[in-house]
Amino acid sequence: MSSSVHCQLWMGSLEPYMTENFVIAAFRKMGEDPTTVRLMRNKYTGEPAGYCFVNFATDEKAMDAMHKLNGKPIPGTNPIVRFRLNSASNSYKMPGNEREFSVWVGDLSSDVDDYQLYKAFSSKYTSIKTAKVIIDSSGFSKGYGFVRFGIEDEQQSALYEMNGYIGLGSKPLKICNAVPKPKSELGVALGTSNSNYGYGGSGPTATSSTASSDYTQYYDPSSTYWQGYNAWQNYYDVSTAAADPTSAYYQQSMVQSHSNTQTLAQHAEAWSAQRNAQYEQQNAATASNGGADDEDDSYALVEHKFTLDVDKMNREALDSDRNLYDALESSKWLPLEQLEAY
DNA sequence: CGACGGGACGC
DNA sequence: CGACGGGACGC
Repeated sequence: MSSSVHCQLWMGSLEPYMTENFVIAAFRKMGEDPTTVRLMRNKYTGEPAGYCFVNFATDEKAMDAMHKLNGKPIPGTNPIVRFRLNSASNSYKMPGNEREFSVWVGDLSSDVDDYQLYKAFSSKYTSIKTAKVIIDSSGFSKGYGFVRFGIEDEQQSALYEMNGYIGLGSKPLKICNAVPKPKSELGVALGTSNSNYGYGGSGPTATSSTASSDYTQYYDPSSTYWQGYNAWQNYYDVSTAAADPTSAYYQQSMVQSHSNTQTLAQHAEAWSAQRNAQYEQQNAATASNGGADDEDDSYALVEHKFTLDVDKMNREALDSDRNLYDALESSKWLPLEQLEAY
């Protein structure tokens, strides 16, 4: 039933200089123990095709290596190249007619990686197959990920059991039914029999004519999910906004960027070092100013300075940061009205 | 400024 | 806030 090939990982993002031995050595340096590596090459020219298959003694070792290394820098690469691993599939090109039971996990703090996500779920559910945190081209988490289950009942249970879960990263988790990644635009748009996954459980049976990027049915504000999430969100705001400057900054950046771009806000985390340094400066300024005897004044100062910081960051990004270009390139799915802000 | 182009359902 | 990181099978 499952199409994943036992004991084998697919590895992409290979540079031409990366040989079989280089790949094996890289895994060993990271404490993993692959048996063999097959580097794929162009059939006619013999040039490396940019990916390989990595074999392990057991499926468990393969999955362990995948979750531990995915997204991490490959030893010996300069500039840094990151492990890009997936469970190998012998039916990657076959019609997507396998039901899969996944949850979308949001509100992941930036320190959460695949392995942490995997462990958090596999410690509570027996059928966890894979967990993946989505990262951008610089390796920064986008704050959400996917967890795949082998048993539908467990996936369904996790929808409410893990929603609001505290203990992975620093924020309560947000759980949602995952929409399988479309195999192609046409297949999704037409809702073919092969792509009818019957997103089990909530709402009307999923036979609707969803466009490729229309997820609105899963964001129904009347759903129990949103009610639960709003409760968590309120709790989180009250308990952390004043105490955690990082959180306050982040929420400010979201507000400031509403007329700019969501992707830029996502990339705000890329400047965490800069942000922390500026917060320390702000603290010093506050202290030399006679101290924060009034909490409201202190907080207003934070907001003001952070607002300036965001504008400055935006300008710097437009001038020099290639990440922004990447972000724009990858944000073509955004609705028109958001892109028009550019 | 905006720029590409690989690969495109299932009846 | 948000929906899958570029890449998928030789000998």
